Amino acid sequence: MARRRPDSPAAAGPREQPLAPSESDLARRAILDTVARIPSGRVATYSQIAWLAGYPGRARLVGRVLGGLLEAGANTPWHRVINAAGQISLPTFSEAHREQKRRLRAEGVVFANERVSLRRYGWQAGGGESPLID
DNA sequence: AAACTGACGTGAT
DNA sequence: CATCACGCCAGTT
Repeated sequence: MARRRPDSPAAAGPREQPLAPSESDLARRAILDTVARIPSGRVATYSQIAWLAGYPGRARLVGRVLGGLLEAGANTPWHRVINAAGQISLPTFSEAHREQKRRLRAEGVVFANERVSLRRYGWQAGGGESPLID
């Protein structure tokens, strides 16, 4: 399905600029790319992702970007991102919240009193390379 | 344009 | 553990 001609001569329009990706697009890409690297069965915090993606101190930005995934369903493991307290940040009684918990549990992540131990399941924490400390 | 609103985090009380 | 105050900042009102 060729939905667009990469090089339609002058028929397309006056200015055919490369359309430089906006800063927000670059950020979104970097963030999603980083989230995609979180191993199954592990979790990462918003601030951690922000930092690794090159936007230290921008935890909220990560949340904003991930929020866009809910509707536009993507294959990004957004459920592996939680807050610094080890809790799911989505509204407690929301469908999305339950979905996130469901997915994490399916990967073996254990919840204790609505919280996840970052020590044990945190990405690149607890023991470096060790799969899981148990 | 100003105010409000968050899938946040951290430090102080 | 619960609140509050900030710092941060993009999208909505």
